[in-house]
Amino acid sequence: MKTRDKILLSSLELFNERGERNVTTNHIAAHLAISPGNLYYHFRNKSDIIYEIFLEYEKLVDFYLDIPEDRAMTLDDMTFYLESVFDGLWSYRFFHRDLEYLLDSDQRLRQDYRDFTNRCLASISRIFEKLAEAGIIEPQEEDLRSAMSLNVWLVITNWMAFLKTAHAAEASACLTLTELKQGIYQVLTLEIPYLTPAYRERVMALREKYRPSLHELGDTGTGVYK
Amino acid sequence: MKTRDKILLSSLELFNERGERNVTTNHIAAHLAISPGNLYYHFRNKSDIIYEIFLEYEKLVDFYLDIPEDRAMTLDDMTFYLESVFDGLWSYRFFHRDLEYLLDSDQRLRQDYRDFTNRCLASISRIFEKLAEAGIIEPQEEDLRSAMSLNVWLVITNWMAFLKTAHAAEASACLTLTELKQGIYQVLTLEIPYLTPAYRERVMALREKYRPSLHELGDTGTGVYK
DNA sequence: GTATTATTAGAGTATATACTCTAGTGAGTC
DNA sequence: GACTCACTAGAGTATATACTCTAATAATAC
Repeated sequence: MKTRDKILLSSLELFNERGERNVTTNHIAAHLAISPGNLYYHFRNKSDIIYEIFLEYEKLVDFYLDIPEDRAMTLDDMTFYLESVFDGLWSYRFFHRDLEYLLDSDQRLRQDYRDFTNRCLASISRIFEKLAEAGIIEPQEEDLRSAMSLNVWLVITNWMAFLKTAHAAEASACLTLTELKQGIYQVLTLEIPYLTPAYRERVMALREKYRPSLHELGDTGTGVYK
Repeated sequence: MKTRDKILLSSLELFNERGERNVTTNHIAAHLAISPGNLYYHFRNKSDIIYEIFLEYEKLVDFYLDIPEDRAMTLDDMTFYLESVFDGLWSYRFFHRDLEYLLDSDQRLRQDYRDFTNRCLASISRIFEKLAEAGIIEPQEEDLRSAMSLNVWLVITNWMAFLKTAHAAEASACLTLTELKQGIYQVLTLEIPYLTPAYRERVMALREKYRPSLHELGDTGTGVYK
């Protein structure tokens, strides 16, 4: 594997593990047992590394959220979208954590991320539209669909942060993909009122599969309050 | 005004303006035209300053979210809660921005914030309960109410971050309280399906008041996608 | 082989950051 | 007038951080 790719891989790994703020270029170089000079031969600066990682992330999500327009949408499709998006979120989880700072330090990234967000929102909205066409949810006005899509986006992109802050111990390490996917339970909660009678039970059963267990969330109190 | 209080005030101001990560203790001291030594006479370290600011924030929100149990809830109450919570969010907006890092660097804060979150979630859930008692929304099972409360929390606490990242320019400064309160539009979107026929129109009219105008959101594309 | 280019090591640098230390000052107390 | 004590200034420090520079080595092209 090329040094350049190794740098990207290690950076992502360290960023995810410790947070971008806590990982310096020297850490990355040390982790790979290469010199800082070597790292700076391949990348102009830390921002460049982050930007390239973002491009990978963007590509992955764009790939996942590609909506086939030649056929109707199924419940399996919806499950796939949800699972995939949370997979992506997990693989690049450092990104949303320090998002604001990252965008402030790189204008390219700011612009690209803005476009990325809008594409994602459009995809979510389109998914709702196709779910309605398939008779899974009731059709909605465009206004409402837009606002709902935005809420879905907010829940998805911030579920991870919620989990991290709700955990009592520092325990950043002990967060699992399984817990993350309980975010799907929250997303499906948003859909409940719009489900058609024909699909209601099936979707509710699907949702149940992602319900957070008290045991897993431990002493965070989630599900216990009032 | 006492130096100690001036430090807290200036810190909050600078943190909100530039982000905690970009504000050093030396900046704070310089901004107040006092010496770093003076600052460190009043606070053991930067974390201590942040912790005290959090305590203020906590107090404020707890005050806002105190639910009167001796009478029914009105639509005005709900409006007040929403307005107040977003006011609080605005005044201490630096906090949610760097939350994860802050919690990682201060165990006291982590524990307190966890409790704070659970209190807020309980309050939101209780508000839903009382809205149902007042005939404003349909009553819901506790499970659903909990999940909905969590979604409301996710939308509220992350609306600010969304706005900041959706804006094209760096423009961190040009974010306004008015824009922030468009988050209320998003929160009310969550309630729509549960509104009773008696209140539906009134709540929808209220929601309309917070609708983001295309002009204000400018070129973010929000509301335009698909 | 020789020339060129890509890659790497590793010491080094300018700056920043959180924080410390010493030496006070000024207002009140007895 | 001596003493205390809350408060303040300002120089200083240890460490970290992002990044640079020079020189050397490996790979490739001709």
